[in-house]
Amino acid sequence: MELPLSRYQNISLGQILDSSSSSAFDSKAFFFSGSQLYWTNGRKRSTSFSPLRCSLVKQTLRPKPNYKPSKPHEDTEEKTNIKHTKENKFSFGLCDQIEKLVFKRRYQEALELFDFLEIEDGHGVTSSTYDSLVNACIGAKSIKGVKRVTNHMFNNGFVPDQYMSNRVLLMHVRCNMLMDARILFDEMPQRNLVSWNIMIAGLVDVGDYVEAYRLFLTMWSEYSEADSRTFATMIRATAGLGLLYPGRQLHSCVLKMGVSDDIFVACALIDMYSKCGSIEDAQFVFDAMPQKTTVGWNTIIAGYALHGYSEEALSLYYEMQDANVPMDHFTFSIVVRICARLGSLEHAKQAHASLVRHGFSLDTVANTTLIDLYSKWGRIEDARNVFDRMPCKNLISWNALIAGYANHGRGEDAVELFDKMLCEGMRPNHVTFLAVLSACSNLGLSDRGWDIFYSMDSIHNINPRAMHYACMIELLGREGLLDEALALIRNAPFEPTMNMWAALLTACRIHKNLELGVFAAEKLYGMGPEKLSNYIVLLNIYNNMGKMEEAASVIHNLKQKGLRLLPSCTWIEIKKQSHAFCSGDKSHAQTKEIYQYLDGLLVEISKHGYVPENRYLLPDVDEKEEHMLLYHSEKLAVTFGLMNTPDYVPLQLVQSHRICHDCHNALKLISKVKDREIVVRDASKFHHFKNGSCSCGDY
DNA sequence: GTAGGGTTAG
Repeated sequence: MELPLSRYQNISLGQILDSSSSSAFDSKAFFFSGSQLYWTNGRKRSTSFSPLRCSLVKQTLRPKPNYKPSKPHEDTEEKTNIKHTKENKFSFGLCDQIEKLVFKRRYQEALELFDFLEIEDGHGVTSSTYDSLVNACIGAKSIKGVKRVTNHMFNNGFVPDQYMSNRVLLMHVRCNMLMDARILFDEMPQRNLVSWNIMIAGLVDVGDYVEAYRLFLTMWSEYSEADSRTFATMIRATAGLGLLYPGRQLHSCVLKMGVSDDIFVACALIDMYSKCGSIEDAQFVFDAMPQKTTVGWNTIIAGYALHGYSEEALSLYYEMQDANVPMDHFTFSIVVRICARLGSLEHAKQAHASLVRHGFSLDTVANTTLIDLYSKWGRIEDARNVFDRMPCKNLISWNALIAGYANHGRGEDAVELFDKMLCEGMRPNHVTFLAVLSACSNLGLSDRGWDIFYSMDSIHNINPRAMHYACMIELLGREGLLDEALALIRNAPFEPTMNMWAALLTACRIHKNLELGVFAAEKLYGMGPEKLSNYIVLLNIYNNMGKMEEAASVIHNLKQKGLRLLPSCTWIEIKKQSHAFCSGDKSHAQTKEIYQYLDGLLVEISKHGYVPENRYLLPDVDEKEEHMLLYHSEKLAVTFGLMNTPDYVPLQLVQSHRICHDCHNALKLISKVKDREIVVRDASKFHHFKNGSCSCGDY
């Protein structure tokens, strides 16, 4: 499987840095942080980092109202003296309490107590209390707290040493105040390796990998400083960029510096190699780990899973168990996801049970994966149960269930859940809208769809993307509003995408508008001349219209480019035994019975109005294979994103129902399949079938 | 002398 970022593999870091004009530091976005006044020990400021930016900082620095001291001092000599004596005692007690609360991880309470310290004179506050307050802010992720603590230090003339400077920097980074953190960092009178590491890690955390690299290269070239922590962070940045070549360079540096045995570095390397497309290198690093930790195992298992090697990933998980390595919530999240991909309900149930047994039944990520897993199997009530029992739901959890409902014909529930989500104050994102618009589309709720579509920008401040447009086009198309759908494409604030034209094309096929259909198909054909699906769609349309000359020209073009249809694959699990099927392959021992069953199902769905399209698929297709190809043609459409369907299709005949919009009967079919303990899934991403080699039998 | 690093979900 080609990884999405593998196209960058041959690009050097230099090219990335040169070509990137993006910077996290937009001069307009600067705001007052107090840093220039904060570092007061008189050391010369460094100008080696973006002098231009520093001058911008000076130009644009202006105090923000909420950054001012909360209680200005009344500094008459007499009052100060009296208060100082009284409050020192008071402050000491208070400081002590704050430190104790932070030690007990009661961060919010500690910050509340800090209120009293703010009101009074804080000259007696020591580094130790500030250190605790830093932990409180980080623990509570409180931006307000960061500002209060920083101001308190400044107002009370506290001069931080190197240690406290780094702690303050860390506090800003961990509370997602990257702009402030960067200003603090640039203005620091003195930095050490820890300061650099904190700043670089902060940039990596927010995904600004290029800027992290810039900083790292500056550090490396000017100071020749870096340790295992720096490398672990930079390897993570490389993984984020998907750059194998710089990743290898970092690996070399790690070896030369003798920090390759560091567990953090090893785990980061495994992850980096996995994400950059080299699972062999990941395995090599894993094998070389002197001590294989939980994170190490998690990372290599996730790596195999990422590459589609689900069985290998699962056997590694069993190896991990045999090695008595403790498992954590990461392990179970990864394993549940693997089971979802494997399409094995048996494995999934075991993973779910293990998760509960090991005490991770409350974990948000693992539970969200379970929701996704059960939804994809159509076990939507199980998904709902998991969701309802979750003590802490985040946006992804909501999205998973809404999408689950939408993809299984439970549009009403999806829209209802979307409304509930808004009522509970959860802010939707573009994924939420994709799911809920898809639900509206399935239900034929064009008015509600429009309302939701418009609300994206007007209420939720989210610009609809091409996929949202495609959803709306599908919705309008199903209602037969082809002109409206075409107008939406033409009025889109960006170039229409293939998905948008494909949605229109589907609508044209449903409503037999061949002229608009051919227009859409030709657009598609022009947009992706190397995409096989576009040839097929156009070919089908020409054939349906009786335009034989045009059809012949498409076939000619197809042959010239050497494109051909690879066999489609599906496999099913029946009573814990998996069976794979490819187009035209009849080597299975029960081929005859299977075909009889499929024919029976076809007859059954035909009773509900399904009419197979006339297909003149491709040249050189054996007549005997045509029957098989018929079953796979919808799947092909799904694979190429021509229809809005879930990744894993319970039964491809269900797709036929979706084509004629008979969700009710599609669901009836799904439950019928479930009763027989049959699970069918799309095999197109599975490694056994890479390079078109399909085989039945063992698997 | 303190502080900074790695893996998961839609």
